[in-house]
Amino acid sequence: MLVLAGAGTGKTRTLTYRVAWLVENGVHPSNILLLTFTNKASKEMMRRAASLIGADVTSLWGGTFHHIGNLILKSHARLLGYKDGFSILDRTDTKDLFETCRTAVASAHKDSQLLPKASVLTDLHSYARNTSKPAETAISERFAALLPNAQLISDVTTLYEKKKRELNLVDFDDILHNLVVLLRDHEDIREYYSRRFRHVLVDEYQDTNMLQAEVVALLCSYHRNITAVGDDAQSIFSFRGANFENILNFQKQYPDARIFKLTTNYRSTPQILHTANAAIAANRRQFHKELRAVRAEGELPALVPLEDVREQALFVASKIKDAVDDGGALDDIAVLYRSHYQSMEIQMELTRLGIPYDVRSGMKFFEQAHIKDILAYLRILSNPYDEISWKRLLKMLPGIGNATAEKIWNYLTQSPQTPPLERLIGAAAAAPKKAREHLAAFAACIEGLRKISAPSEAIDKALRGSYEKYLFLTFPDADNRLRDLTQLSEYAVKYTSTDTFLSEMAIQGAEQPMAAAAAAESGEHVVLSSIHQAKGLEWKTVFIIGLNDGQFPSIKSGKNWDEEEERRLFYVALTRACDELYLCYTYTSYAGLMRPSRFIRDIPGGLFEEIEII
DNA sequence: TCTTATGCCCTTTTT
DNA sequence: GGGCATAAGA
Repeated sequence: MLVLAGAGTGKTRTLTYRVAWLVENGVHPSNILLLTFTNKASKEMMRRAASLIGADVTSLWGGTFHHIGNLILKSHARLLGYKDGFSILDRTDTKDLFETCRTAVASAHKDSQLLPKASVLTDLHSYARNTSKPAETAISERFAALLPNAQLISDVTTLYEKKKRELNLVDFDDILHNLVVLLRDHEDIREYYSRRFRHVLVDEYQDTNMLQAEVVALLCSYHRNITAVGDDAQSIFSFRGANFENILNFQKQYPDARIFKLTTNYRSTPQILHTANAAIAANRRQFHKELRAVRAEGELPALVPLEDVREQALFVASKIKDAVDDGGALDDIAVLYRSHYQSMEIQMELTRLGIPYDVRSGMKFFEQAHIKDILAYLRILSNPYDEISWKRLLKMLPGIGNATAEKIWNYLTQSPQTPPLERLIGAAAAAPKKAREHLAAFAACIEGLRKISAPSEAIDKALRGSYEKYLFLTFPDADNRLRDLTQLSEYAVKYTSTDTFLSEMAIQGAEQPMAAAAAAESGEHVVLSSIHQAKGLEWKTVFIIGLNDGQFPSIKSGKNWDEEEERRLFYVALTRACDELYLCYTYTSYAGLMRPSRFIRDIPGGLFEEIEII
């Protein structure tokens, strides 16, 4: 069945009730599969469902597509041609590997300045794979100006695919892609899993891409019991290949599906809902649905013009302080924005006022340099052909940069008989004099690490054996980073296998650091979040900042961007608020005078109240 | 001349 | 944090 539901109508709740209903009617929890998009949403839904059926969370099968995919693939790695299993590349690793391939292709071509940057190549390749479109189509849809370089770009991606295979690495897209291949081409395996999952439940169906829709179809091919919920007006992940046509085509794919529409909003005051309805009305490509409010009347949303980002931060922080002084709870407040960097000033101001906050955007815990550095030690031990981690480690040594790291890597992999770890001792030959001593010390440390199998111990040893010194020489805030690493080591204690530890770190990398997560659960705090990450959540009071043309909607020249998707994003932001909503924009920025966002200008006056700040 | 180190700019969204 | 230009080093 398909549940088409607007914002705040209880989509996720519907899924958890469905789980409870199924269990009540005799379906065993382990035969139900819950698929979600984010780790956070998955945790929350599993927790709720488990408490409804009075069972332990572990009795349910659920998680993100990538998490479930990885679990299934791990048992069939050989079938897919990965000899000793595989390591997972996270976002930053993927980009690094692309950078390596880009340099290789660039040095072989004279006109290589035509090659786009690694981040663009990564984006492009991922888009092509997630939409199952040929590279040329992907280029013309996303970066039309690059079409003349299609050949060069394809050289890089070919090399990238080849390297991944050789090095036993998979990226996020491979997890989905390999899962489709596994289930499509191996009838026995498909039958096993699709028989096992008698009911498949999917949250946020509007954000599935081609691969994910196919995974769902394959997983429920035996029983054909699928429950999907979604809202086309909240489709905000097209850059990742999400295609809300999937939800429109649901009926075609599952002709016997029943469709339910939920249009009663239980979350927001009528005032907030009217504003949201008006904001999305300008979109042409949508199922028209006007949400009805059932809550009592509230305040009009406030429109707040401010001089600059500094004043904006002062306003938001002081409003939050007032709310707390009046006995309000910090947990009920969120500040939402289009891009990470917009949160900086707010963070500084909140820190100044001593208001605890939790930032849910930007650099993730596991993407920070020191975490990746220390994990690189573990990674070369678990996969000695992990070129990226080798180079990362080597470049930390004084006197070794890109060029020397490349030379040493070549030396390490020169001999097919001797594995890289064995050859490290003799690698000094490939290094300049200045670096030899450091390289020898590093080799000794790695040699010591090889005897250890527990990830926690390995982290401690790498830290003491060599990384700690580097940490204090490199980072002004080494103390904080060292604390992170100690925590990482403590966290790793519950893993006995480095392999499992690493793959879980890569997939759940988007999750909070353990320390912050613990703090977040214990203490009250304001949430600062990108709108993308705020999806599915709600707060009593919401501030949306940086509502200026150019920032929101964000305009990136040269790319084929979609104003309707930006407007859906605005809609998602507005509908996060239950009681109070503040829309902030500034007159100026470092770039000069700014205009208020066209999204605000599109909303008829009278739906909000303009506040004067003196 | 090839490499490494460093200072200064800017910053879309994510599994 | 990342990319890029430029200074310093070998």
